[in-house]
Amino acid sequence: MVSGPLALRWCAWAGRGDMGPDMELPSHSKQLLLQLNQQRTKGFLCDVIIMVENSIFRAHKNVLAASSIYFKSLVLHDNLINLDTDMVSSTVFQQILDFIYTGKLLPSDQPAEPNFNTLLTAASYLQLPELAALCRRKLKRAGKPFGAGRVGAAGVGRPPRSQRLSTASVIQARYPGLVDGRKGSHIPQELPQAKGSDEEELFLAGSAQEGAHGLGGAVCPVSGEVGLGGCGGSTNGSSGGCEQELGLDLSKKSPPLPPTPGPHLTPDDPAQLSDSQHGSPPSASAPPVANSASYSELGGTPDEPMDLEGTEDNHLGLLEGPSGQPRKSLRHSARKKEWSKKEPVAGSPFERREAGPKGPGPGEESEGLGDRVPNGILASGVGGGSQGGPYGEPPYPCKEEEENGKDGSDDSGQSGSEGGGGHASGAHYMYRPEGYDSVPYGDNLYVCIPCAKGFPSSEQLNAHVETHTEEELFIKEEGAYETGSGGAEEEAEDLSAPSASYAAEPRPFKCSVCEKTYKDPATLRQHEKTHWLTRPFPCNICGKMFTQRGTMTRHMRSHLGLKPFACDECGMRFTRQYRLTEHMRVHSGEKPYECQLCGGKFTQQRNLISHLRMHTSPS
DNA sequence: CTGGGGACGGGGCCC
DNA sequence: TGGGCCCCGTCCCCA
Repeated sequence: MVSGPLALRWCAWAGRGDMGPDMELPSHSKQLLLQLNQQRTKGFLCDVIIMVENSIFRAHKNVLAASSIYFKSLVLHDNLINLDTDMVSSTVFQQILDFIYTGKLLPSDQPAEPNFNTLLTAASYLQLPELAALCRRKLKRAGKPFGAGRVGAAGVGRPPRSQRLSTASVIQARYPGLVDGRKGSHIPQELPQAKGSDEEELFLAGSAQEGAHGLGGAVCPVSGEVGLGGCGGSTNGSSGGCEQELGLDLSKKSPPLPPTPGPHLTPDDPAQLSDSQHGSPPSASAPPVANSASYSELGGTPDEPMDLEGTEDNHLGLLEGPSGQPRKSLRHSARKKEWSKKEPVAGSPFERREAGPKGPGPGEESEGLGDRVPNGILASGVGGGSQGGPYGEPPYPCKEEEENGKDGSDDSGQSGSEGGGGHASGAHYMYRPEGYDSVPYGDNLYVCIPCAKGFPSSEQLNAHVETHTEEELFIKEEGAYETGSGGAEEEAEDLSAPSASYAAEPRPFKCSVCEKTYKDPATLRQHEKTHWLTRPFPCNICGKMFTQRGTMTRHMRSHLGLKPFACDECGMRFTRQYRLTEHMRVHSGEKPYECQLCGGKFTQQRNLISHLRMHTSPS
C-alpha cells in the first residue's frame, strides 16, 4: 500500500544518484519546499524568530539550519535571533528568507532591482554561500564591483564571526562554532539563476527530515500554529485568524533610563494590519510589517513566482491535520488539553486584539481594552490565556490598580511591600490606555504613580520622573516599609523552611533602607534597586517595568512564547530551565519535598508550602 | 460543591 | 547576565 510511495520518497530524500529516474519523484523537493514556504507564510510550525531592525520574521529552524551554518549554530540553542543590522536590513532579509525557502530571488518591494551588493554582504554575513555566489555572479555580469569578496569560496565552512554573534541576540545567541559536523547542512550544490526554470529551484529542504520533530511544541487548536510567535488565535476566526506580529519593534535594547512606558511601537494602524494580511511586502515607509509570514494565506505574495494553487489542499491539509497536534503530553488528557489551549496564547500577546472578552485580568470593564492599547498589543501575558493570569495587568488598568482603588491604599504604588512578589510590585510609572476612564486623568495617559500626576506623553512623564530625586524615592519607600511589609511575607518564609540564614558568611554590606546584608557591594546595589520606585527596565511590548534586566528579558521571552527548554519525555516546553527541572520530577516520580507534619511528599516546593498552609490555617 | 493535591506561569530577588 | 530559588496565583482533577 504505502510502501511504494514511501520508498520513492525515501529515495528522493536520500538523494541517491544511482537511483533510476523512475525511482525518483522529480517534483518531490519542490513540493516539500512549497509546503515549507507555505507553512512559513502562515507561521505554521515556525520555531524561531529572527529580528532584523524593526521587523520580526518567523521561520523554521530546520530550514535555516539547512541553508546556513551560521543559522545552524544560532538556532541550535536559540529561538530568538537578532541579526546585526549593519550587515542585513529587514528588506534584504526578507529577500533572503524568501530565497532560502524558494531558491529564488524574489523581487523585493523596492522598485529597483535587488541591490546585489547589500545582498552579497548579507549573504556573506549569514553564510549563505550559494546566495553570495549568485550575487557575485550578478554583480560580475552587471560589471559592478563587489565588496564582500573576501568571503571567497562561498564562505563555506567559515565560522561566524564572534563579534557578530555578540550583537546577535536579545536572548543571547551566542553559540558560535557549534556547528554540528556530523549532519553537515544540506546546502545545494547547484545555484539557482535568480529566476528561471524548475531546475533552478533550490533544494534546501533536503535535511528538513532531520528534525521534523520537536518543532515548536504546542499548536494552536485553531490555526495549527505553534505557540512561538503567536497565531491570531482568535476563536471567532475573524480577521484571518493567524495574523502575524505587526509593527513590533523589539530590536531596541532596553534603554537604561529613564523608562519609557509606552511600547516602542507604532500605533494601531489598520492599514498595517491590512497590508500584512493582504500580502503587501514591507515597504520602506512602513518597516514594521516585514514578517514574511504575513503574506496572503491564499498562496504567497503577489510577487511570489511560485504557484501554490492547488497544492494547499493536497499537502498542507495533510500537514495541518492531526499531525499538527502536540505530541502526546503527560499521562492524562487534561494536561494535553491545557497545553494545547495555553501555549498558543503564550506565544503571542499580539493576537489579543481579536481575543474578545477573554482579555487580561482587569475585569469585565476592560473588555476590548486591547484595541486601545498602543499597537493593539495587550499586556496580558502569556499563559493566562483565559483568566488573565497573574501577570499581564501592568501598564494598563491593572489588577493592582483596582486593588489599590478598592482598599483605598495610597501607598503610592509601593505595593511591593505587601505580599512580596507577583504583580503586586508592578510598574510605578504606568501607561494608561486611552479610553480607560475609571480614573479621571483626562488626556494624560501617562501617570506618575508616586505623585499621581498625569502626562500626555511618555516623554513628559519621563522628564517628570527624573524630577523625583532618588532620596525622595527612598524616603517614600522607607515609609512604606515601616507601614507595609512584614506579616504575611515572614509567615510565608517561616513555612518555606530554608530561607535566609545570613549567619553563615560575613555579610558586611548592609542595605540602608532595610536590614538586609550582602556579601558584596554589587549585590547590595542590586538589592537597593528594589527599593527604588523607578524601574529602569521596561518591556518594549507591554511597557511593564522591571528592576532587573534579566527579569525583563525573561518576561519578554514569555511575550514571544519562547520556550527553549523542552522536556525529552513529553515534549512540553518551558521558558525556564528551572521549570523544566521541576517538571522532570513529574516523570521521575521524585518528590523531594516532604511535609514534616504528615509525611506527605511533593514534587514542587510551592505545593509543599501550600500544603503546609493547610496544616497551619485554622480550619 | 468543596477542599486538597498536582502542575504550571509569572515576578522578585539573590548569587 | 543568567541561573536558581522563592513566592503568589491559577487551573484542573479527583475524592
